Amino acid sequence: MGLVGRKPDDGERYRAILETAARLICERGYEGTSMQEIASACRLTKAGLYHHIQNKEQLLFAIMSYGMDLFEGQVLAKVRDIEDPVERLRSCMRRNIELVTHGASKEVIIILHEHATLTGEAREYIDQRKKQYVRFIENTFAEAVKLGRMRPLEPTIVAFSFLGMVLWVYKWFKPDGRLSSEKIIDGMLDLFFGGLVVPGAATGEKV
Amino acid sequence: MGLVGRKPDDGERYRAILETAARLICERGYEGTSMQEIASACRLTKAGLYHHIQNKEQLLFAIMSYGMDLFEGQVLAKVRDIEDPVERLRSCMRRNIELVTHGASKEVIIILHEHATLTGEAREYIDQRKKQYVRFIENTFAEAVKLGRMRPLEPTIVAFSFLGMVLWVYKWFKPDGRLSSEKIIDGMLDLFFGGLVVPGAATGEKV
DNA sequence: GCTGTGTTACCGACCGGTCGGTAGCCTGAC
DNA sequence: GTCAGGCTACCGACCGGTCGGTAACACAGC
Repeated sequence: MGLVGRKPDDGERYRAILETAARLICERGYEGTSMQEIASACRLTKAGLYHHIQNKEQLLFAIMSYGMDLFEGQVLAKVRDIEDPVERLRSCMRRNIELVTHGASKEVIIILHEHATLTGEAREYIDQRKKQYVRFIENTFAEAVKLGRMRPLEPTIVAFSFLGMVLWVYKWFKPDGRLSSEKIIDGMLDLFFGGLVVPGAATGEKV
Repeated sequence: MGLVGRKPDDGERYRAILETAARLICERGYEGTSMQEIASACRLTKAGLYHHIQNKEQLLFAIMSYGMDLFEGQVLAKVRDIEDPVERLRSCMRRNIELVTHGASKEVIIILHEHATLTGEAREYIDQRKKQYVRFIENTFAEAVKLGRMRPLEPTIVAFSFLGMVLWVYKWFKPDGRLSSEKIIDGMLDLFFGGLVVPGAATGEKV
């Protein structure tokens, strides 16, 4: 393993397996994907695959952990230091939608879809990392409220509404569809931060 | 089979099987639930179960169709005739959240979660019924825009944002948690129809 | 009121195939 | 000569699904 033409071993081979497995599991679901299929897709036999991983559930856990790393790197880390809380939330929404639509990260989709598949400690670990993100949104929102920039609504409900809008996208988005990633970002930013109801029009009032 | 103590046969037995199967599939996922488990839960052998159904996928299809009936009966039918479009959307949101939180209908949760499990014609049929609901929301929103009650945003994005907020709830709601169904309904209505950002505060403006 | 016929609901046994996972051997690079 | 990385061969359990058979009951004919 020299300086230049180093082997694709170590972590690289392992990560390639994770990515291949993630692609399959994202397409067919965790229970719907067999180890045989994953091994074949990795150009390995099943026993060969088991040389690199412990078992199926640990493989899913590794994929999800990698997905959380990816997510935190591409969303959380990039927006965490934005000073203005409203702008922080806007940037957060933009990057989050990008991550879900640009099909680069199957791992993140798996985290979203297989929300109740893991068990025991692995489940608790992933759930806790998710919860940190929810807290981050809640806190940023609270900050904006304190500055008088947003109405004092229930923080958790605001956070989950934000996330629902943004993450539900994985269920209906089509890369070649009429609505591009950019249009969705612009539309949702406008809706969430610009409001829906016309300011002047009170309920039932005629125009 | 007298007038009173009639047999629980006919459609009743079949619907009981659907409900039992729905409960299991909702808990463990479609691929994660075996026909043996479903049969046992129905107090049947596997062969006995297959007397009532054709195969596993058709069982899922029947559950989803029943779920769509249930949904259309408890949401669409109840709000369709409300004259005011804004009030129609508000009532729609309320009833939709109720349906997802009041754990009565596992079938609806299955429709939400197993969005890519069915194949072929069955998939197309369910997808079309879903699409009708999206169109209903789009149209109601467009009606509100025409009346000058709402801002003219992209209708599809508004519809999917609405649905995302509301339906994502199935992934995080806990019946015994801090946030009751009522609180979620009130909070989301306030957020979606009341707006998030304080009307007076322009971007970056100090208070 | 008994009997023959048909039907419904269900069972035990079993099908070929696949599941996740493992034991043990080989091979090439350090 | 060790050892990671891979293979062949195989395990027991379980998968979705089907087979022939049967208990229970409805109903018509006589």
